[in-house]
Amino acid sequence: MTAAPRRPRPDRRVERSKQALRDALIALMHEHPYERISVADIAERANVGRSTFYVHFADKDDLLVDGIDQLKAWLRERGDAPEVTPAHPALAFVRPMIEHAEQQRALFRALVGRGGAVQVSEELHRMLAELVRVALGGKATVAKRRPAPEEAIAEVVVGAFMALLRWWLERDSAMTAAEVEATFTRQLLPGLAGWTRR
Amino acid sequence: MTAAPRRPRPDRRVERSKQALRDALIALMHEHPYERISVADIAERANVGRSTFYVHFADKDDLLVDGIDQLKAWLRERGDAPEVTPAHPALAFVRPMIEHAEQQRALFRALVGRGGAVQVSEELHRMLAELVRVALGGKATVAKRRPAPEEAIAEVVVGAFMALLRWWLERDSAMTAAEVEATFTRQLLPGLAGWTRR
DNA sequence: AGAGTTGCTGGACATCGCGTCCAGGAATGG
DNA sequence: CCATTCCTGGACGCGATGTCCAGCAACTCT
Repeated sequence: MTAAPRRPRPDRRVERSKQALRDALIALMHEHPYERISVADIAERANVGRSTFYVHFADKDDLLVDGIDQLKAWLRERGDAPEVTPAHPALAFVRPMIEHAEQQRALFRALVGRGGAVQVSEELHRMLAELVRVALGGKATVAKRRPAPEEAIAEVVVGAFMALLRWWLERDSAMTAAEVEATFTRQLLPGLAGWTRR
Repeated sequence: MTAAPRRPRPDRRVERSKQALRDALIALMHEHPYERISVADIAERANVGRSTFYVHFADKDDLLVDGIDQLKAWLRERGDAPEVTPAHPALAFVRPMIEHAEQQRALFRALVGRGGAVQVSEELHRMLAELVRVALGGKATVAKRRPAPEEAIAEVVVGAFMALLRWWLERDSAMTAAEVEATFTRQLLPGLAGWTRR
């Protein structure tokens, strides 16, 4: 009953192939570093002709970007449940991200760890930095210049977080998610003290 | 008069070729991302036959590692002059690194920025983390487990630093080196408060 | 259910970068 | 000045990329 313009109803075959390719890439990234995975590998794992790959994606990186979009969607969907009030609005992302990472540990390690594609880490960094920046400074990006602009602070916070996250994911450290969060908060909250929004 | 074992006196041709290749890689990294630079490009820029490249280096990454070693040597050589007493021993590296980065801005941007080789950033990260870890915990790595091991703190500190450094290098921000340092210290020093060595 | 559209296939092809090898010529060190 | 070592450029095989096509299969829509 939607009044939306007619949608041609996507062809099942297309969806199946694309999804198979997405899944194949992720599966392979659990086994080999992104760099070493070839289009042929992906197609084979997906049970799809190599030609078919190029029907749907321009190249390996294109598929990756597509995958990143799915990850972003997934992260947004499990909207950052504000169950527990964060110690500081700029750190609201910490708890949910750590929880997601723990739930999908293997996936996150493959994506954001050593063998992962740099672009994934960069995009995640960008997303989080955006969140922090907004939490710190409000909407007006063009606000007055200060010695320490929100952007710089956001970089510090997110850089620290990503490094700690990677460290935690890559070693089989005995640290629990809660301990990781506590460590991070203990190290960064004090420095954010003066930044009670404005 | 050194009692060192006899050195076969290196052939000039070898040194010239190797150095030309090293320089060529660096020069090219100012223009293109590392990924897109081919061995042929490097050899051509160095005015050297492509075969010659493989006489001296196993592949592109091998040359890169060689370059990293030079960078490390350079950094050590300009020993971190302890002119100014750092706010905290674990932050002793901050001032010198920022100064080096400012002096060799273009180089650092090429090495550690977006188009740079991941390995360079990783190695730098490793080096700095090692410094911080030592400054925090002393020699005994095997010491008693604590909820927040030195390693984790070091990751936080260095991750934050690298992110801020990259951010600073990549935009032509009007921030001065001193301001960058101040921002970083202001954000991280408080969190290190309880960590007065032990 | 049938017609028409669309996607899948696998194989061929050209291109590129890699890493190896060699034999003749050039530079170097003793 | 001679023996050694390096440089060279070219050829080779390999693997990956991205394009193209023609026949077959699957799907959508009516």
